[in-house]
Amino acid sequence: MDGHGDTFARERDALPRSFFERDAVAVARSLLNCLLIHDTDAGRIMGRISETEAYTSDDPASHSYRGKTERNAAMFGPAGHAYVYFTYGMHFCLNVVTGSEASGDAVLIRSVEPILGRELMSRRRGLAVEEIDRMSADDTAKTGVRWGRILCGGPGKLCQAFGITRSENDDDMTRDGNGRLWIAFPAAESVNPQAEITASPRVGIRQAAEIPWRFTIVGDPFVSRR
DNA sequence: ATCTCGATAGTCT
DNA sequence: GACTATCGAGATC
Repeated sequence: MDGHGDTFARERDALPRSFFERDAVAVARSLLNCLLIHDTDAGRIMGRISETEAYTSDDPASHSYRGKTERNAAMFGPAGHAYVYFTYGMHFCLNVVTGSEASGDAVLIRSVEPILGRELMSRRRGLAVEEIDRMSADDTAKTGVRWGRILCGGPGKLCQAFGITRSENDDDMTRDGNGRLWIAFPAAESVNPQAEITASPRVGIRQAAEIPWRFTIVGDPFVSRR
């Protein structure tokens, strides 16, 4: 799809730590269209980041608001590390730590557009591969979007599709790390430089519900909700 | 399209 | 003991 291949190499293409050593809102905005990649034993899984949210330690909605605990320790570590948490008794959610060390800031990755590894994703999501094949054979754009959202349209769904669990918590996702979970800049030709970014209230929170720190690209259908 | 609700377990008061 | 940065099913309009 649109100019992406599977030729990205972590040692060459992973985002440098400096990308994440900025304020959470700036990182949340610039992560849009970047590629989230998980190199698993079964193969590469890749998606285009389409929805993010910023959380900071002076923000009542943030896990880091009340200081460092065992659960949120990764948020107070180096930028570019993963903060994976478990919630509602069944879902994992992936954040990338941002800002200076110990700032307690991070960006939640809420949705991606599936780019590579759709079969792996569907298997992990417990969906029938034949169903995927049937739907993609009948290739209306709508169908692709619908399936994309079923696979990866939400923070819990994308972690399940990507096989991200507690074991990825605190992994270094930057070029300096050697883990299998990382983020790359998109191929230039696959990005519309004119595209506008929308800020809206974050999903599923009660504290600070009015702060517009959820970011999406105008017209991008691969979001968890409208 | 929009809603309400139940599942399910870790985290913090 | 209450709450949760969610999801999917089922009801209702």
